[in-house]
Amino acid sequence: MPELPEVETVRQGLVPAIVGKIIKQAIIRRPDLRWPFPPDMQKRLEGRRVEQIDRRSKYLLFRLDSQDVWLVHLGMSGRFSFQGGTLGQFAHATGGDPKHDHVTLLMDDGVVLNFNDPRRFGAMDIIEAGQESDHKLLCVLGPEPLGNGFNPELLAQSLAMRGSAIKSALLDQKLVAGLGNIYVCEALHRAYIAPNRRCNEIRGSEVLALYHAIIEVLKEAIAAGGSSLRDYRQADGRLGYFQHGFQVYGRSGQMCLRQDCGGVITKIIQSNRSSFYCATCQT
DNA sequence: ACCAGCTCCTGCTTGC
DNA sequence: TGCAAGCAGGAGCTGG
Repeated sequence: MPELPEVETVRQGLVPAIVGKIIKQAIIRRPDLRWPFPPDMQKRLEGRRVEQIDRRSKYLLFRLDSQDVWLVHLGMSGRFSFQGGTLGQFAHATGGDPKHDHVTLLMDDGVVLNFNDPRRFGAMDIIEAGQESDHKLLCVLGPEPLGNGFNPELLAQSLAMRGSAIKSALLDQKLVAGLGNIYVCEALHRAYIAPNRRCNEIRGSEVLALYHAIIEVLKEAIAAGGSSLRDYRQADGRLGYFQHGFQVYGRSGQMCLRQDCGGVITKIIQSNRSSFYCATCQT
């Protein structure tokens, strides 16, 4: 479900509720999500203080006592919520779906952190601190789009080597990490680039526009608390509202919102995923 | 090596 | 109303 802005919003919501606290008990109700949990996950969570929560692409990294890192991916439908402690006003946050509450952490101050994931495309692992960059899921990731490693020259270089459609390329986490279907569609619209354009046929000026579009759309979405489609919520239960800012995603048949464009948003299927774009202003 | 398509799982929406 | 098909925001794997 969630893309970079949603994961970042969840991270920001978890920090005040969880960081600095000790995991008193870890309740793990099934052996796996997408993959089996490490057999010692419970042991390596319990008794640990959460020193920091970082994000890499769509992964959350809970740093535990400088020893281990609890790696969590929300997949399509994964969701964190918490209640109790000093943040009792968010008592509605657990969502009332105990059937898919797969992992629950009881913190030493009474806060209950719950991980719910109906589709079970989520993932969890425990990594020894310092070994993150060698982890099989993290080592393949491209640059962080809002970090220093992402720049127009690198993007141009990566695109020049590819013959695939730009839409598919931007979904490839090796090229740039953290984009998903929604924000790729939105970024391409902002950059006036059609999703079926071949990467190596995109001109330098367009690559620059795309670079800025990616950064802008992600920053705006984070500022809006992510996009709430279906059941996505922030960790404290609030809804994000960037979905109201979509220019193309989910708008097939409707008018392009770009001033003086007059086009209609169309939906095509690329690599089995929906792409939304305006064939009038995106070329 | 690259790339499009398939796949995992469940729940919600759509159409007959 | 009931039921089946279709669809979903991720991403590793397979086979062309």
